Amino acid sequence: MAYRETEKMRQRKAAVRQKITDCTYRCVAEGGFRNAKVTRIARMADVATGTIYRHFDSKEDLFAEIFRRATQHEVNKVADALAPPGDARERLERALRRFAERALEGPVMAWSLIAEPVDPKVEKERLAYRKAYADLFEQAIREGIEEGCIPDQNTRQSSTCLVGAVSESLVGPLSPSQTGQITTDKTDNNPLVDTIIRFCIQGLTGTRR
Amino acid sequence: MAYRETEKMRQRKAAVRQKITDCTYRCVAEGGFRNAKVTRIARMADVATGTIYRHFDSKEDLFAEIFRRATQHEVNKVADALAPPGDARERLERALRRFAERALEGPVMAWSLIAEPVDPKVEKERLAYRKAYADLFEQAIREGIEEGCIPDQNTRQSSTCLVGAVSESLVGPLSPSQTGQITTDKTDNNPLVDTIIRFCIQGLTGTRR
DNA sequence: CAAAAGAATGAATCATGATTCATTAAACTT
DNA sequence: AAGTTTAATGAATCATGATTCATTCTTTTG
Repeated sequence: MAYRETEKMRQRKAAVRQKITDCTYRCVAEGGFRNAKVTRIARMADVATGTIYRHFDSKEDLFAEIFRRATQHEVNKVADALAPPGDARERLERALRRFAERALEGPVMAWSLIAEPVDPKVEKERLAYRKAYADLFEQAIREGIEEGCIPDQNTRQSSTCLVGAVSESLVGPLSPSQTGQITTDKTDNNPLVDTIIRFCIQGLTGTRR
Repeated sequence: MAYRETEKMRQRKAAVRQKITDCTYRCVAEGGFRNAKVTRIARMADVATGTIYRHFDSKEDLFAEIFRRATQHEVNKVADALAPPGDARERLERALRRFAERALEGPVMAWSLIAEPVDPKVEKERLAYRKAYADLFEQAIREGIEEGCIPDQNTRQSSTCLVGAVSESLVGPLSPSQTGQITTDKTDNNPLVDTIIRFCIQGLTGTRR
C-alpha cells in the first residue's frame, strides 16, 4: 500500500478550500456574482484556476455554497432580532431594522442575495432564502394577530411586502455599480431606516405609532 | 450629382428600424435583456446581424432605446391613472393598482425595467425611469398632505417604499425564469393586488381603510 | 531513497456572443 | 443603361471567461 490521506493533508486541503470560499465571498461582496470570475478568485486566493475545480465541480457549485453560507448568516441575524421578549409588533420592528441595517452595511451583497440574476443552482438556494425570511416574518405577524396588536390579514403576502419595501428602498436604487452613495453610518439612528420601518409597521398594523 | 435619399427609401429604412425595435421589445418581454441576443433579434426580424449595426451604434444603444420606449409607456399609464378627479388617496390607490396590474400582465418586462442588470447607458435610462415614478407618486403624496388626507412625511422615501413593496411582491418572487406561475387574470379583482395596495395605503396614511 | 498516489498548475481549449468589414444587392441620377 | 452611392449581408474576427488536462510538484509508504 502506498498512500493514504493523512490528517495534515486533510487540514491543508480544508484550508485551501476555505481560502477559496473566503475570496469568493469577498469578490461577491465587492461587486456581486458578476464580479467573481474564476480567474480573479484564483488570483486572490493565490492558487491556480485549476485548483478551484479540484475543490468544486463548477463555478455554479462554488457560488451555491457561498450563497448558502451568506444567507444562513443573514437569516440568523434576523431570527436573533426576532427572538427576545416583547410583543409581536416590537419584535417585528426590531427584525425589520436589523434586516435594513444589514442591507445598508453591505448593499452589494444584499443586492446579490435578493436580486442579482444567478444560475439555476444558486436560484434554488435563493428560493430557500426567500422562504426562510418569509417564514420568519410570517410567523411573527401571525403571533401579532393572535396577540391582537396586528389586524387579521394574509400573512404571507404582507411578509413579502415587508421584504420588498425594505430591499427596494435600500438596495434597489443603488443596485449594481453605484455603491457608496448612501451614508452608511454604523449608528442605528439612520433616518432613512426609520422612515422605512414606520411605513412597514403602518402597512402592517394600519395605525400610526 | 448621383444620389439623394428618397422618401420611399426613408420609409423603408424606418420600417426596418421599426421591425428591429419591435423584435427586440418582444425578446425582452419574453426573457429579459439577457435573452435579447443580436443574432436572435436579427433572425426574428428577418435581417442580417450587420443590418442591426447599420441602424444602431451598438447593442447597448438599441437596448437604451427599447428601455426608453417601454418606460415611457409604463409611466404614462400610471400618470393617466393619477390624473382623474378624486382626493389624493383615491388617485394614489388607482395609480398603484395600475402599476401593479401592469407588472402582473408583463412580469418579465417589469422585472427587466426594475431590476435586471443592464449596461451603463441603459442604467442611465433606468435612473430617469425611477425618477419619473418617484416624481409622480411624490407629487400625489404631497397633494394628499396638503389636502389633509395623508399625514406629513418624507415624500420621496415613501414613494420609494411604494414602488418597492409593489415590485418585489409582484415581480421579485418570480424574477428570472419561472414566469406564468401567477394567476394573471385580466379582471382587476386580483386579491394579491388588493392586499398589496392596502399595505401601501396603510403604510402611507397610517389608517385602515 | 524510490515508487506510487494525489494535488496543484496554468496554458490551451471551448463556448458564447458582440462587432466588423469585404462583398453583393438595391436605389437613385443623368 | 451605365455609373455612383447607399443598404444589406453574414462569415470571419474579437473579447470574455469557464473548463480541461498534460505536466510538474508534494506527500506518503515500504
